[in-house]
Amino acid sequence: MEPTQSSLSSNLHNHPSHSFNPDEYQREAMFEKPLTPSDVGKLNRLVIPKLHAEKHFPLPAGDSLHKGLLLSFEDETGKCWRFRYSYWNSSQSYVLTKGWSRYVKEKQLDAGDVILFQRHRLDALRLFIGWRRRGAAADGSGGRGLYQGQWHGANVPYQHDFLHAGSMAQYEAPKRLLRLFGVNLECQVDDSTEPSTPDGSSLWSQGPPTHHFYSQSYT
Amino acid sequence: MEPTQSSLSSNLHNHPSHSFNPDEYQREAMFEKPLTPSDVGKLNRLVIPKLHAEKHFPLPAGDSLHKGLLLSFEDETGKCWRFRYSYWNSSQSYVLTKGWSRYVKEKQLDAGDVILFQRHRLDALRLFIGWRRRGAAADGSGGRGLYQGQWHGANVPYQHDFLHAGSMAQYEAPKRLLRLFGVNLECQVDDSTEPSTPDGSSLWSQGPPTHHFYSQSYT
DNA sequence: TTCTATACCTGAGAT
DNA sequence: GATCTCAGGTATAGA
Repeated sequence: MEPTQSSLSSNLHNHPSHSFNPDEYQREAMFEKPLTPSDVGKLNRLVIPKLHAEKHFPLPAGDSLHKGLLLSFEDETGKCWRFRYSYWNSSQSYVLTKGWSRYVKEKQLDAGDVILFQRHRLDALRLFIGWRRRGAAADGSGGRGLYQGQWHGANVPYQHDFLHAGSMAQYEAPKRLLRLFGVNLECQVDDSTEPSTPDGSSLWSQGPPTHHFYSQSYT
Repeated sequence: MEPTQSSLSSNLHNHPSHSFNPDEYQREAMFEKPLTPSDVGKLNRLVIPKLHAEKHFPLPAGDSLHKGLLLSFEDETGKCWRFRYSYWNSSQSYVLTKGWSRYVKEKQLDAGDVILFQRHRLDALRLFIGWRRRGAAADGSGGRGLYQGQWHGANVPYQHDFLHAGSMAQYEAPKRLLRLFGVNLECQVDDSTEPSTPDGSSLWSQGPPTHHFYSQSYT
């Protein structure tokens, strides 16, 4: 349940990101949200605005709706963050719960800071999470050379794509995935492909083989 | 989940209650409580003193203890108020939670005002809720002619009994109810009886048919 | 025991 | 005005 980090991505951590160009890295923004005090406080949850949630993270019908899903996101260092994603009937809202508080703590996020969610253009099950300080430029074009002026995780070091041989987020078998996050995925998803590092070790899988990043059953 | 009100009971609202005689109307008081600032404040809950709670609203053993119950009470206008009733382990106290704040707001209750709970003598699953302003006479015998000197909901207009064809509070099937609120109920409870208005419409049911007022499963 | 997670709930504001 | 959203809560179990 702890975030994973490979030795390679540890090295990447030392490379600050300066030039933001999502197209260059084959990503597209899904949405961003300025964090509320509640999002970074003791409630340990992030409310995802309904319109964004239903567009980008549609929950399967049935009991998965009650139990929620696990979503995994890569951050600016290559670290994988797994969050429980679910719907709260009582408040009719979509939330990230388990795991979220650890992310807030590590990034030292405060109210007003902005969180960004992206996905890979060609591999829609690869999700990315990034953040910037409140008041920082959103497009990264400012070139002020300030830490606060940039996204973290909205761009990644160039080596990063080598980390992934396949999809890092997928439904569990035996269901056949057709559409996810508003994208048709027939030609992108290959259930037999196992994500791995160049050295042959599995970078992302920590649990049993059936435990994928977009797991339909949450336990 | 909103309080329900029939057109008939709306009419009854225009009849101020002047003469209090619980025997005449086949009711008996269970208990009353002067409201604390917390009872009418932002905590949105009413603490029911333990002795009264365990005598009059005993919680069934098992998971109902954790999930709580729905209790329904008729007020002085015939309106039905549903409250969630449960036990808080943390404070070892019995509370009415969901729905309570709406009642406080509608009656404009303040700290020091007194709340009264009654039940029907012959139909112990019919519960009533009433209130009076702080310092007002409790027995209604003062005859001061003052609004503040009287109970509201401790007596009801004489037409009121026509509203009820059956019990308005009961356990869900398939359980057989034997004892509730300290009263033996074999001869009073009929699971097949659905509360209804004289016009034949269901006055109390808003949800699916299985949704009774004293529902053992809270969802 | 403290912290986290889950699943409730409500009021205020927007639509 | 009624409905919907969601920020900010609570209760409670489990790690």
